[in-house]
Amino acid sequence: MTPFENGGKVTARIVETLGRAIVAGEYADRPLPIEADISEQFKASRSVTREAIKMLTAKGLIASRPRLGTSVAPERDWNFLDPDVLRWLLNRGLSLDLLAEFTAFRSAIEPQAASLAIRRNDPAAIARIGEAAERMTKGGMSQEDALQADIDFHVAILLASGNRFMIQCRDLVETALRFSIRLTNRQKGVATADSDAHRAIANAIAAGDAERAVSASRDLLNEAAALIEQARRAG
Amino acid sequence: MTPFENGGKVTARIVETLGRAIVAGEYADRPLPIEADISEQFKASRSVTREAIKMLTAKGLIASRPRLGTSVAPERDWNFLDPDVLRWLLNRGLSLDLLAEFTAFRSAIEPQAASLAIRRNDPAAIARIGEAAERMTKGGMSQEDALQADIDFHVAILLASGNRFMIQCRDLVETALRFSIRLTNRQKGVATADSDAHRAIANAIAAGDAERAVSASRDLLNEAAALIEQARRAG
DNA sequence: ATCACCATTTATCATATTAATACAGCGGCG
DNA sequence: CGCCGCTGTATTAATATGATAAATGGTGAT
Repeated sequence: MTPFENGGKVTARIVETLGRAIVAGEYADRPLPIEADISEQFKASRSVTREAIKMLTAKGLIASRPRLGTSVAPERDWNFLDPDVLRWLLNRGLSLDLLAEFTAFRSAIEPQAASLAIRRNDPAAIARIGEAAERMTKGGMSQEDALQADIDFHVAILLASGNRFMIQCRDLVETALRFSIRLTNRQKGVATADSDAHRAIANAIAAGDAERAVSASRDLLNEAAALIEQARRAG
Repeated sequence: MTPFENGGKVTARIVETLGRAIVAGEYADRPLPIEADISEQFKASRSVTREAIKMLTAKGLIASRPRLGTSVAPERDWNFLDPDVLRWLLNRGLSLDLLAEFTAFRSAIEPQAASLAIRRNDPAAIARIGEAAERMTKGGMSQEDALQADIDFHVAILLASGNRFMIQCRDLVETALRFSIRLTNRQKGVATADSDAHRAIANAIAAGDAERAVSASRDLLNEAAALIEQARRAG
């Protein structure tokens, strides 16, 4: 697959399982089992257990102290923008609250990224934005392909910004969008209006019109926020 | 100190040293030493070495494969927003480029956070913004205290937003600002104009005037960006 | 060119020792 | 009696050590 994978198979499994459980709040009010018990539970040696624990520590999820055992860190210490943590957060059952916060965050990032992309003016990167928008409108696409094109579009904007911190939000956007779009698409009927909005953003960026790009981007996100709010009220 | 600390002393030291070296590009074109050599270098057992390596792996900095050794991951996989990675990035000698990117990122986040803070309207949180602004103007402050008040001000805005992703950027802002403010303060003479700008933001938020808060916040950041750009041109 | 084997390095396991520290128990003292 | 400080002990993570397994690039035989 990717040229760079994670740690070993066993370690990865422990990290994944414990990470999900921690984020799900399973150990919110009590310490994790002691290393020996975790090792037994996963039929692994204490070494791998400890290595897994260290990985979770590095993600800010837990902290260990002799005699006290290992317990979950306060939520403000969690590395929310770590791709793994993010995925676990979403897999614990996506709350509309969290999705709303995602969208508010994107509302901050994306228009600014579009603006930066114009200032940076990397033709190849800007072209990729247009291509993705193109792909969204093209007929004969599966639901899945359309979703991917939509994601690619938003990621392309971040990449074109050339700002490393925005680019870092790529995983956030990718993961969150996959959920978000499914929700919003379920509400709105056809997505033609949506793809028009995307194209408007792409055009504004290509034309170098920062003001128009920002406002078009903002419109799109406001609509998404409104749909989420609507779903929230509907319960 | 803090109720939750990091891993053990030895492990932490290895993580710190290797992390800095990796971020500094020391292993950009060759693999890291093999586990045995790292262990020897740090006079530690292979266990702790491996645990340290796993922590760095969790931060996206490196990847290990049997027979190939351990090498630095492509930069786009690094968890830029991880507090440790961030600190290492800054400690490798602050480049103005990076600082400019920081500021552009903050330009996206902060005005939106201010806007969200108004919508959320948490009186206690908003009061803390005002207090920090107050502290900035009060006379008889050491340089260091004033800097801390400045940082507290910006962090308070993020906290007041109630958005967990913005709050997550707290470490980013805190770390980056500490560098950024030192630079900008060195350029401008006295900071009275600056503290007025801060107070304007606090007042707008307290008054619930989102539009004014956003534009005031934007003004402040634009000024910071201009100063950085100026420093950049000066070489 | 293909395939079996080898060497290297991480991955895992197993066990022992050390260090940190919460907690209980003891003794002193008001 | 009740409170305070000391001390010992048990618990648990931290570190050390050394061995075996698995993965895989390279090498040489066919």
